[in-house]
Amino acid sequence: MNTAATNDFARASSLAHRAGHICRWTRTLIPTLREAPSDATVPSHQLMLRAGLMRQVAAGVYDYLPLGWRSITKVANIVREEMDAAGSAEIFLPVLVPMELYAGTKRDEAYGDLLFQLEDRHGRRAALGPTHEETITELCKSAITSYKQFPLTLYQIQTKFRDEFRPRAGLLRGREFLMKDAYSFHLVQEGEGGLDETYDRLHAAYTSMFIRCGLDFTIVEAESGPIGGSASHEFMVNAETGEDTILICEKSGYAANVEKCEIGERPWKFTPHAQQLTDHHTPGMPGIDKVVEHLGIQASGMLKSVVFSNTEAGNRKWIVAVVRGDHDVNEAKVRDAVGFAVQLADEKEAKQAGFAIGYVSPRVVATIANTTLLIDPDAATGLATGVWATGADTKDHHVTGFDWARDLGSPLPVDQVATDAGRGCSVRVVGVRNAEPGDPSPKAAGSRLVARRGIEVAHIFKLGTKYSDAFDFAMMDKAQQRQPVTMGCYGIGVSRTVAAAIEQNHDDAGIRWPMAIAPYHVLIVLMKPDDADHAAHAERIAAELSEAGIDVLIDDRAERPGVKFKDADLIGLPIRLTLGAKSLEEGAVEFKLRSDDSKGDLVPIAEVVARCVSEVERGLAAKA
RNA sequence: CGGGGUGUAGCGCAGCUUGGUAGCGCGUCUCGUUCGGGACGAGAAGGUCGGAGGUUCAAAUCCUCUCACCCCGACCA
Repeated sequence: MNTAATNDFARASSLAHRAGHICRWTRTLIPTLREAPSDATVPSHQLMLRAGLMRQVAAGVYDYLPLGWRSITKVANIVREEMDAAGSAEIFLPVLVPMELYAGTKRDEAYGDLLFQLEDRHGRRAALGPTHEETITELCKSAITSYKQFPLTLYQIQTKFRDEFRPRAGLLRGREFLMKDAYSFHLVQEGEGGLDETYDRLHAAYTSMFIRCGLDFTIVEAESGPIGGSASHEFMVNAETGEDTILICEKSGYAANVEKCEIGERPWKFTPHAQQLTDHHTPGMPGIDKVVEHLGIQASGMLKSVVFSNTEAGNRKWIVAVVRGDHDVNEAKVRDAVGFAVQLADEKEAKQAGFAIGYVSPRVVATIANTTLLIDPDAATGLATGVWATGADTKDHHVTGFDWARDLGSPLPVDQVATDAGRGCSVRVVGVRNAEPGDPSPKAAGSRLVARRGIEVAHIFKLGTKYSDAFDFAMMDKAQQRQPVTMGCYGIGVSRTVAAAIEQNHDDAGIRWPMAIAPYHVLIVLMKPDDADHAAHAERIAAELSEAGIDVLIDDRAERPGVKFKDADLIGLPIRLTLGAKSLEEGAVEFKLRSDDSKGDLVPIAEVVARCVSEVERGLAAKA
């Protein structure tokens, strides 16, 4: 941890500068449910509904009720404090993004249906912002006039809209969600004031934020996706229910998401064999699964050939990536192997060029010009015998008994590359598949990758000049040379972070809030709210706690004890003070931590505030 | 969008096969008795059975269409 972050703990742990909020249960809205609505399947979703944090309005759209909103606000404030401390300034951009802004970046196409689009009364089209690279680049292009204003980092905390194909799991994937997005601007990538410096600072700030939120998380290397750019990290909250799989090397500490994860050295060789090449009629079986079943073989004994093409128009090039049938091709690795952008080939175009899509084999490299064949090492070696099944390059046919050296019809690389310059073809052995658990670690010899599940709560990117190029955003540098502006962007799913925190901190009875993002720190359970003396004690304790900066919820409902205790566990505030006749007669209240399963202990009234203060401070300072 | 599933009172569900008075538990309201881990008794309110059309003397139930929501797949904070 760097020193800046450490100082922030100290600042955050000091409660003296703010008065806590006091709220009475009967004066707010906490509609707890005894049973979870049947729509909810994951713990955080169920608990957020049961504990009265939110209600569903439509798929992926929620009302945030007082408790839920308070927690979201707490996360947002932690984010705000850390961003401010990292030298970033808060702004607020419009939700509405005119479609013209996308003209330069073509992201309306990249996002496709993910964009919520609308039309105003004059027929002008706009989108509800899914993020704001375009808006902010346009803003800064006009508002920043000199490189001397760099580096500059701006952020906002705002509702984002994404028309997800499939919203799910409550706040873990909504269509409308709260996000913090930040953008940094630089003239250079390296050195003082460069992108790298800001990226590292925000990387540290993010680490600090999630530690303060009390989360157990892993930082992984990531692909940058449609937002574009070079370096990229994701912050993953470790949770078995997470949607994302990450791979880690326990020995070196290397961690990456599946799309990005590198694989260590894999030795390979082509093994000749004597089995005959045999054609099989496999009608209507373009997929591996059905062929494997039909032929009675293992997926790992098949070669999967996926056709890509270059993205720029004209001068069409074909790339056929071959992986073992049980592996998945990784587009980014294909791109890196050939050195230019690629996309999955358009089916119609590919068929015109002669590819029997669904039944392609590596042999197309011998028949179709301008084809680069990329063979994954595991697709070269094979499991044991070197015998492969693959497509027959004819619709509805596959072959078995494929032998690389004998049947390819084109020279195979002995070392790495074999070229056939005359036809524009080449054959290379290069890693082009997704990493899997059990693969060798890229960072530590002998160590293997293991899989973990996680929830992506933040993602940071070095964008480079992608957006500044699109918007022609450039600056004169000191040498009076016009330079494109280099950018970074940094996102956090604020509402998702709350859901992830619950996913990670709950038990059968309910939520167990981390101190820093609990809606209230302390719940005072008033056993006899009608008793004026008891109520007065509660009010006095609450007032003192508030003075100490602690947020207090008083359960003043005329409910039976069982109901109150069940609800207390359900809403999961970290500290529970119970004021009942027995303890008060002894001049004490019952002090219990939500994280502690015992009955709690009696604390003299005079000492209870100090006990709470020390407990809250301990909770706020806790490391993940 | 492909596959699977569900829509009946605020929440959880039964009823549908075999058409005929819309039910149960929890919650809510009133009164009483209770009062340290989701009390008990008595009474009450609350439902266009997702919507539209059709079949029928009669539809929650059968048929057609439609909408919404959930789950599994591809993308993402």
